Amino acid sequence: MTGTPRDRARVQTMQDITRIGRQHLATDGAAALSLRAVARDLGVVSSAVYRYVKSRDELLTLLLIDGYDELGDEVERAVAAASAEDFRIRFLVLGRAVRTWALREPATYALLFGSPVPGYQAPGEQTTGPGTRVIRALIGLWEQAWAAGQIVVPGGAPVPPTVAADVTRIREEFGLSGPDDLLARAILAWAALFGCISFEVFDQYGPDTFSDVEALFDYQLAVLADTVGLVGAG
Amino acid sequence: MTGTPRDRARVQTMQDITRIGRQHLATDGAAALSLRAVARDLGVVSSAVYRYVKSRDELLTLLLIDGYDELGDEVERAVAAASAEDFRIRFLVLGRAVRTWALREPATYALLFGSPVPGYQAPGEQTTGPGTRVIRALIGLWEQAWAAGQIVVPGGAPVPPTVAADVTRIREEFGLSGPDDLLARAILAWAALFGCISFEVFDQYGPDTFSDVEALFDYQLAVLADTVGLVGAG
DNA sequence: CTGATTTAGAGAGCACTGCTCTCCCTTCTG
DNA sequence: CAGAAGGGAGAGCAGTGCTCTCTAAATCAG
Repeated sequence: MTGTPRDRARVQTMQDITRIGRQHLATDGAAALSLRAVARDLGVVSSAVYRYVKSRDELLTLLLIDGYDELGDEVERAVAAASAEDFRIRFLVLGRAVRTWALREPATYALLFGSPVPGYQAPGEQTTGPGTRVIRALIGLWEQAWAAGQIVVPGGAPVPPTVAADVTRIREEFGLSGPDDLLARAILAWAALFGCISFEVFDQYGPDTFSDVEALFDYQLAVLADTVGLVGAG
Repeated sequence: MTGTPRDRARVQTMQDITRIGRQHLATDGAAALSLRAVARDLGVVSSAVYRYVKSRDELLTLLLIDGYDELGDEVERAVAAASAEDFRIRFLVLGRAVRTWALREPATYALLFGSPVPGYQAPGEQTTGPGTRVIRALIGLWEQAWAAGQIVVPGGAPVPPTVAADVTRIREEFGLSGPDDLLARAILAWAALFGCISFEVFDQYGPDTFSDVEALFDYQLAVLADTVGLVGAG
C-alpha cells in the first residue's frame, strides 16, 4: 500500500466517517446529522472527529459529493448498459435510473435536490463536477439522438429571444448541434424529470393517490420524450 | 370584541408567535427554526412559549398551514383576476402566481415543497385542506377549459392501464369529465410546474446559466400548456 | 538511534437547542 | 369571595457544534 500506516489509517477513518454519516443521513435526514453521533458510532470522542472533518458543513459536503458520485455512477452505468440504438429507450432508462436511486436513497436525494440546508452553502469548486453528471448524461443523450435523426422538433410555443440567447451560449459551451426549440425543451424535460421524482420522493401526490407510481412515472417519461420530440428509432 | 381580555391576548400572542416564526423561517430556514429564539423576540422566557405551542413541530405545522393558505390565497386571487375566457392565459397566470410567491418566500416554499423536515410528519387532518388548494385550482382550470372546448387531447404515449384506473378514480372523486390522456398529462404538468419552480428556487440550474429566468419559466409554462393540449381560445 | 515535530485522541468547557418541571402571581369563574 | 385556571419565570436535563488544552503515540530529521 501507499504511505505510512498512519496515512492508511487516516484514509480508513475518513471512509468510516463518510459511511456512518451516510447511515445517519438515511435514517435521520440531513438536518439531524450530528457530528457527535457520528463520533459515538465511530467509538471516539466528538472532538477527535474534528481532526478529520473541519465542521458539520464539511461533512455535509462530503456526503453531497458522495451522493452525486453514486447517482452519477448508476445513471451512467444504466445508460451504458442500455445497448439500444433507440435513444428514446435510453432516455427512459436514464430517468428510471435516477428515480430508482432517489427512492432507495431519499435522504441523500433530498440533500442533493431538495431544500438547501439552512446556513449551508455548497462549495462550488468541489461539487459542480460530480453535481453535473446527470445533466451531462442527458445532454449527451439528446445530442446523440439529434445526430441520429431520432428527434423531430415539434412546433408550438416559440422560444423567447432572451432564452434563445442563453441557449445559444449553452450550445457553444457544450458543443451541441440541436436547434433552439430542442435545447429549450430539453431543459424543461430536465426540470420536469426531477419534478416528477421529487413529487414521489417527497410524497407530494398525497397518500394512496396512485396505486402504481412506477407506471405513472414511465408514462410521464414517455410524455416528456414526446414533448422534446424524441421519437426514437423506427 | 369577543371573549375575555385573556382570550384576546391569547389570540394576539398566537399571531405574534406565527409572525415571528415566519420571520425566522424566512431568514434562517426551517431546520434552524428555534422556539427559544422566537421566545426571545417575543420578549418572553422560552418555557412560556410552550403555553401556546406544544412543540417545535407544532410551530412548524402552524407555519406550514400559514404558508399553504397564503399561497392558496394568492393563486386563487390571481386566477380570479385573470378575467380572460382564455384558459391558456389563466394557466399561465396560475403558474406565474406560484412562482412569484415561491421566489418571494423561498424558505416557506422549501417547507411546503422541498425536502421534508427530518423527524417531522405533517398532521394530515390539518394540512390536507389548505395543502391541496393549488392542485384544486389547477384541476378546476383544466375542467373548465375542457368544458369550454379549449383542450385538444394530443396523441402520443398511451396511458398505462393501472394509471388509467387511478385516473378514473380521480375523475369520479372530483367530478371531472376530461379523458384519461388529459388527466394523466395534467398530473405531469402539475409535477413539472413545481419541478421548474423548485429548480429556480433551489438554484439547481447553476449560477448564471440563464439571464432571464422569467422568460424561461414563461416558455416552460407555454410548453406545458402545449403538452396537455391546452390551446386556449381562438 | 535519538531528539524534535507532527498527529490523534481525551476531556473539559462554552453557548446554544428542545423540552419538562416547579413555583408564583394574575385573572377568570361559580 | 374563594377556588380554579392561565401564563410567565427560572432551574434543570440531555443533546448539539465547536474550541481549547493536555497527553501519548507515530513519524521524521540528523
